Amino acid sequence: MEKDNSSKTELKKKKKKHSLMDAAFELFTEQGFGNTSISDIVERAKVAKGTFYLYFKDKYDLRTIITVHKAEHVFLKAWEEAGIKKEMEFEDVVIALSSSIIDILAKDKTLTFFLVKNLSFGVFQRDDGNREGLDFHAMVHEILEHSEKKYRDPEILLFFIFEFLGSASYSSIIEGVPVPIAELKPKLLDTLQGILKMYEC
Amino acid sequence: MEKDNSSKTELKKKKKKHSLMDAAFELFTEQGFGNTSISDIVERAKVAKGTFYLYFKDKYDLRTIITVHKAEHVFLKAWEEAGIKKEMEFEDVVIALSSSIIDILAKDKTLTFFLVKNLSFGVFQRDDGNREGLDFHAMVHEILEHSEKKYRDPEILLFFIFEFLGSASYSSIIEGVPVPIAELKPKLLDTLQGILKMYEC
Amino acid sequence: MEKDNSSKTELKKKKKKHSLMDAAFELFTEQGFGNTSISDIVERAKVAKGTFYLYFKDKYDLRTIITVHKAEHVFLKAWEEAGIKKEMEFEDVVIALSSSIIDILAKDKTLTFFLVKNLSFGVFQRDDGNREGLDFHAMVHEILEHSEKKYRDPEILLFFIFEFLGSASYSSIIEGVPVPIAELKPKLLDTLQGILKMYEC
Amino acid sequence: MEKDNSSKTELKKKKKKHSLMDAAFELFTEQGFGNTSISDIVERAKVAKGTFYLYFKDKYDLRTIITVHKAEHVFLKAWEEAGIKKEMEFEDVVIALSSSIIDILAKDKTLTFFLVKNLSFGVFQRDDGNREGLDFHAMVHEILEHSEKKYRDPEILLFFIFEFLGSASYSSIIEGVPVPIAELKPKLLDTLQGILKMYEC
DNA sequence: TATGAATGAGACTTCATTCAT
DNA sequence: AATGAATGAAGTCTCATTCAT
Repeated sequence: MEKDNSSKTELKKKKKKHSLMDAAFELFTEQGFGNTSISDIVERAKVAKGTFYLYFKDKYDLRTIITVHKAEHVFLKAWEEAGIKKEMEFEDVVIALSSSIIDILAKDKTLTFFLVKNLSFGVFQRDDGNREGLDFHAMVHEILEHSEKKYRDPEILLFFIFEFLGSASYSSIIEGVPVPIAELKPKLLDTLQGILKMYEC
Repeated sequence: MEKDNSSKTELKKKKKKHSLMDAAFELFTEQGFGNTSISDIVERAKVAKGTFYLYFKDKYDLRTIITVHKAEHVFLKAWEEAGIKKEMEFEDVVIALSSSIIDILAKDKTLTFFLVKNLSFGVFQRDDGNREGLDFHAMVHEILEHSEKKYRDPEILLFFIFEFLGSASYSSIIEGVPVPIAELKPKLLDTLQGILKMYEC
Repeated sequence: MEKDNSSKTELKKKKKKHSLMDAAFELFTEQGFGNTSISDIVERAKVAKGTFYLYFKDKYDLRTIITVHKAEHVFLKAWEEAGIKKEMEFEDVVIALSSSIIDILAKDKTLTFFLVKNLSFGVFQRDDGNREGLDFHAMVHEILEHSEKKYRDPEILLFFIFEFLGSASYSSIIEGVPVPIAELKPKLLDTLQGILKMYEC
Repeated sequence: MEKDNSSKTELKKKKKKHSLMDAAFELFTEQGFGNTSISDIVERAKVAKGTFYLYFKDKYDLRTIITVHKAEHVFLKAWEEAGIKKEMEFEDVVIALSSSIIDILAKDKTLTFFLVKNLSFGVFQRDDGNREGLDFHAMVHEILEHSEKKYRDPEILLFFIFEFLGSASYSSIIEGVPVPIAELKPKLLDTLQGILKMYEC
């Protein structure tokens, strides 16, 4: 009857849930979401089939939970690695953050693939209301307000930047098209910077 | 006894095949590929189940065939509507073609959705070897060679342009994010032009 | 495309459907409806599991179809065996029909059990609108109109008679309570006759 | 250390058992026995799943216990409300008791439904050996012996009366067929009286 | 006594594919 | 070429029951 979030039982529950999430993440990226069955997932996670339904409503629910989890992780890590501070200029923040995101994704093809396939490109700039504790959009806007240089159509500018970043990074990281990411990265950041300049007031 | 590719029988065959393709396209866009069964398709196409296997290996085969078919149609129509000629400057070709593509897609949300979901963004610039009769890539390169102005990294430039075009158009047309396509289009073309200028030698 | 109700295929279909109905009837009476699974049914009918769904929506649908089928059979046989004719007096019809119904049910415990369990006592006098081709209620009323003797509250009289008949026969046939049906039958018919007399105008 | 059957612990135990019985009764009548799971029951009873097995063997055991409990309650209440005394005539007892039973059931459709569905009509006159503390049959026979008027086949007479009563009341109370119980009741009691008269020696 | 996480058998159902007609 | 009945593997999900706490 008592809720006891730090007991041994509670820890075991967390472990089971994470086993399932990890197994599912692997399988979704290995075989695709559509080709992965719940049987596959529980088998790899080494839990009983019924246990799945203790933690997730169905396969779709599990996917959403994994996706949000992974995406938040990328954002937070990139923000941190980029050493972003409130006082920085907007342009510098965008470039530094983009650079960090590229680095993080480049190191993890699997993650890149998973995020793009499951978030329909939009995760970087859209807020779906389901997220807790992380409002990337708000963070970026705050920087924008503190920035000395001002920009035309800041919403659209941000949209362009992150569509561009996401879509080009994906092709390069996953398929090496048109060139590998190491080679594309400087050009990509240059082009982003060029776009930013275009929108300066 | 004689092979007559235009006989009544041949026409009837084509009709069945097209019924299946049309029914599948509708269902894929209505319910998603994963939720559409072959039963659904043959039912809507008013054809027996066995007939499906006379024309397609499986659902995946059907999807590929439809996708290529639709994509070619968009390219050709855009090329034509843009009134592109070999003598034109590369920049003008890119802008005119982009504009036409946006117009065509904006008029057909369903088609936009289908193409982006099934081509993984890359259809505009990648050649998958399966296509017959249409080499978009070659056509663009020919223009580039005839152009007076020259460009750095033309492969990457083209890649950036079409990734940007595809990904931004999709969000705007389908989800109206960040603004509807009518409003986004001029800014998008301006930004493309800005990118082109950045890459001029 | 052509509907051909008498072909070999059509005959095979009827056979399959009846295999399923027969197997289900046996299992429902042997183990109860709730304890019989579709796997059990198809196994006994020696058809594939998927075949079940070609003919019935689910287990409940199958039960309804069997029940109606069996009930109609009992009515028609009783009517026939009782040698009922339009000119007969209502009282004689009721007694003769009741007698035949008791005989038919007494010979087939399994059927009696099935009908009572699945029709919630009411099948004999209620018309559920789903039946085709057999309107027992109308047939009885026609007799009533042709009869010389008239009765008070004929609806209620009929209701009492068939509730009484169904419920008492069931207990006696299935459980031998309070005495076996052979012994109960004359008393039951006498009592019915007494009730009829009570309602004569 | 001492066994104290009326201690606080004992009361708490009884409370849990009754919570389970009440929850189950509600659910069985709301959704049917077959569609009610043990999870449903313990959830509504606000008791842990394992606790169920402390008090009942399984769902079937629980049903039997509830049914007997409810049926006994109806008999005792009817007996009491009818103001039955040993010296009364059998006919008067039967009619008074029937009237009370109808009244009690008519006020509680849910209970009527539950009893009929779970006792297969026979509860009023049959002794299943599981019952403790209440021998309805014996009570009625005692009256019969003290009665001045004597009856042929008293077992069968009682059987007829209670089958008739149970089955007709059920239809009328639950389904309003052929007329609502308020309207049916006097005719039903009249008919019962007629049957009693038929069996007088 | 009481809990509720975990189990895994098994229920229901769908569906791609085959094949006799 | 066309049909559609039949198949049965495989999927999703439920649920009674157990057992460590």
